[in-house]
Amino acid sequence: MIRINEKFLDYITKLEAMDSSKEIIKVEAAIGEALITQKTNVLFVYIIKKGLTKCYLTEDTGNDFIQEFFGEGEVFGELEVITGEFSFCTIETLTPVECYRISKETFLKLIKNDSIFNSLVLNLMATKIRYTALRHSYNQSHVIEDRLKGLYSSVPDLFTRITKNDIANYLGVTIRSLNRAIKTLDLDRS
Amino acid sequence: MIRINEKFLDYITKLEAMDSSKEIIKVEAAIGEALITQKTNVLFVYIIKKGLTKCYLTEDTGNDFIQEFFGEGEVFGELEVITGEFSFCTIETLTPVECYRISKETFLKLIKNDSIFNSLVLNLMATKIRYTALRHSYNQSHVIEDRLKGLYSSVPDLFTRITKNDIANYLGVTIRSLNRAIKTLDLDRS
DNA sequence: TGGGTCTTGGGACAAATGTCCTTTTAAACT
DNA sequence: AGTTTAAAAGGACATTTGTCCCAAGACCCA
Repeated sequence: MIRINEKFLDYITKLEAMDSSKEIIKVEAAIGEALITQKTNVLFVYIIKKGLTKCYLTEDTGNDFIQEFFGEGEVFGELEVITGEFSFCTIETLTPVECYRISKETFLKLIKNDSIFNSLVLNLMATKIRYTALRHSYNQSHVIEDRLKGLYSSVPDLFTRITKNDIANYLGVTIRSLNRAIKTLDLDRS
Repeated sequence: MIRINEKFLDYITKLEAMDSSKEIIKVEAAIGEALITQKTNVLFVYIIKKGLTKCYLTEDTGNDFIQEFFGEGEVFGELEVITGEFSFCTIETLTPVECYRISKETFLKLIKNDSIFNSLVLNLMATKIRYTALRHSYNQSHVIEDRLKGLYSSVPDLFTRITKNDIANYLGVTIRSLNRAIKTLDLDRS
């Protein structure tokens, strides 16, 4: 699924408009750029204003597993900034992306001093845990075909927006298996 | 793995000791009791003082998938209290359990007014996202045998603490497959 | 004591998924 | 226009995992 977070985007947009000291700035990224890299220190929190990214982990086996696709309003980097640990995933753009960027220090300051901001962060983290858990459970107890069906029904323009490779990595399967499922479900005909 | 959270337990213990208005109370639960039930409203946040619980989802297929085992200091109910949504999992005791219980209102008040508490909650949620994501990715890209090996090495007394059925549900496999993996790894001999 | 029933372990087979490889198509570059 | 590279589709076979079923032991209890 493609995660979005309208509320957060609205709030950040408002903050940015009032921010005279340029603590929240707009940045752009071209296709294929990594905004955060696995196993590195994270200095900024990002909020997507426009565009699509993938959030993925590279396993010791060399396989990439896509955690989620992030769309408008989605936030990343916040986990690492909060815990101070290295990033466990890479965030890479799939389209040209515009986003807001906040430094670690500013983010932590906002959490501390802006109770609305704090509440939004708590909510987005709670939401992340929920959907991650649900998806994990779903993946473990359903076959590829069912997983693809679910994904397709929530993102009807799936195949035009995301490459086969990325879809396969999101479902945690090989392209070969994905192709089989597409065939069985007749999704290639539509 | 069995999750624990020493820091949080310490802080709650301190809070409870100073709490004259009994907003944080100690409760006990017998084996097999459900402290939180999937798809129901959540009125309390719990912190485990002593004992072991499983956190699991029941799928539409009837399969249970165990998200995590929670040990001392681990917190649950906080997600639902923060977002106001129904619980997406069930928390059930595997041993007799003692825990601290905080009402939704008190929990939200603490988050708002106690910045140390707030920070601990942010951290524990960030940690939950991290390990959930890592485990999901690991499960998708490794075979049962590897997953069991990893689990076993992090919980050597696995088989005495947790039933076969629960281990299988944690790994997201059938008991038959678990038995095969145990055999192959020679874990039944030790 | 002799059934019930529950747990455990595993055989035999079926279904799901992965691996390897080839062909085709499409896009990109010079 | 021709060459190169990447993406897509799928055949053939191997491996992994699940399903179904049966047998052995443990425990209860009327």
